[in-house]
Amino acid sequence: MFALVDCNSFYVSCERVFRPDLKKSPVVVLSNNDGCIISRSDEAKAIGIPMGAPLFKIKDLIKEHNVAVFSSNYALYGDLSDRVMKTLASVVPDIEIYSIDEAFLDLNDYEDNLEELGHSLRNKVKQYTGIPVGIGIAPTKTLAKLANRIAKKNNGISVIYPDTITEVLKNFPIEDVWGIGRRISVHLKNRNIDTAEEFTQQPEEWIRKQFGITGLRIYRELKGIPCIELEETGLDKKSICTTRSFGKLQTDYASVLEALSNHAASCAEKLRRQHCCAGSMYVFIQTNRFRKQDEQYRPAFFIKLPEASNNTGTIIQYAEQALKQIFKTGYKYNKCGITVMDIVPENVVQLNCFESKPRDKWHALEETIDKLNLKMGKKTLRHAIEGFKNDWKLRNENMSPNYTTKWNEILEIDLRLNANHKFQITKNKSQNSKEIPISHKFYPS
DNA sequence: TCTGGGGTCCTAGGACCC
DNA sequence: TCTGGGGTCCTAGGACCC
Repeated sequence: MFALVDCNSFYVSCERVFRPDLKKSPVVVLSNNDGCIISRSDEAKAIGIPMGAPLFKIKDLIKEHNVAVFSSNYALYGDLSDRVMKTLASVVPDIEIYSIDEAFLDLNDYEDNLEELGHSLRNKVKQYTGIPVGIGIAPTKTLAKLANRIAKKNNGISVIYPDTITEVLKNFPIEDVWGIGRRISVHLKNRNIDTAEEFTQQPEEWIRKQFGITGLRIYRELKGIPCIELEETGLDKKSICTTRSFGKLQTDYASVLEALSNHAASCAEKLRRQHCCAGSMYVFIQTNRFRKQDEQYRPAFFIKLPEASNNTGTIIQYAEQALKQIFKTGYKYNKCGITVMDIVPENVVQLNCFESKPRDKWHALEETIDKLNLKMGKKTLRHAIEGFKNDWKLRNENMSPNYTTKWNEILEIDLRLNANHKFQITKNKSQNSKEIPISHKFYPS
């Protein structure tokens, strides 16, 4: 049996851990650049804020219902995610971290009392991290995902046993099945296949022919035959990309180059973190497709490096070459990005006979820079080309403090009860949260 | 005025090999 | 007029996921 653990409204829940005053009010978290809604509390869903809605289109709704709005704080979410995963792994060591807020667990050693196991996992995560989770348990990963959906409507736990599969599939919409996306569900609905149960009633050959091996796997998994294994986590990435919208539209080469250099440096850093080098890269710039009044231009350029590298200077240098090929003045750019590909472990890089750089020297330099930046803060030491203009930087006007990752942003609380019989927050208090009710418990992990 | 960012896997078809 | 059989590797694009 597999379990799928999924954090409820994860980003919102992270913000609420340190803002207990927002426990019952509508809360949303925005995408980068304060663009779209990417996480909503139940209260926010109830007043009709749609997922993915651009903030400016629902400003009135936000104001009317006094919705708390946060810019995304990935340092905070990443850290809390880590704690959730570690808590889960402390109970069930066979874990696949599937995304920032989801994990599969292999429960084959826990055949009895799966409901009970689910509840104890759920309570433990809540107690140790403050994050509420839902848990679905079933014979295959696809069914565990499905059970997880159902769990959200129950009390957070749902178990599917081999003999209850058919019953569960009957009421389950086909478009909500893991792996069935927009295109395929349209295709299926045209043939009057609306539920997961109807899908599993089709002949196997037809599924294989229409949807290939991927569709066949979903089909069998829904019938309770495991086809998707628990995957090892922490494997090296096969491609790495860094892309950001600009805080405001950019027209000149220097600003775009500055932004792109920062993204390139970030890719190089990510490569070094997984001890890998990239053999090629893909650079793009683009105008804002929503601005119909502007002329559109969205070019990209691919470069094969003479020798795979994770050196910041080298990656920046080739990114600049690519940019030179595609940049044209006269357009208003809103985004640029770089993807590095053909990733290989750094100790098996095929050297180039003609253009090899003295690797060891470079390596020592970069290692030192990484160490310094880890200790002193990001970008303390950086390449000059990464610049000082910062004209392109993201908007994030409602960012919460880095409560768990920066010493000077840690929450401080006076543990003597004040006159209102509440704890007083003495540092990092915000307008609405100067006090914490005595019933709210913090459980540092 | 303002619309995110980061990934994986599969398939068909071309180019090549013996 | 007639032109085999079996295979691998690479790539672009599609579809999906969070």
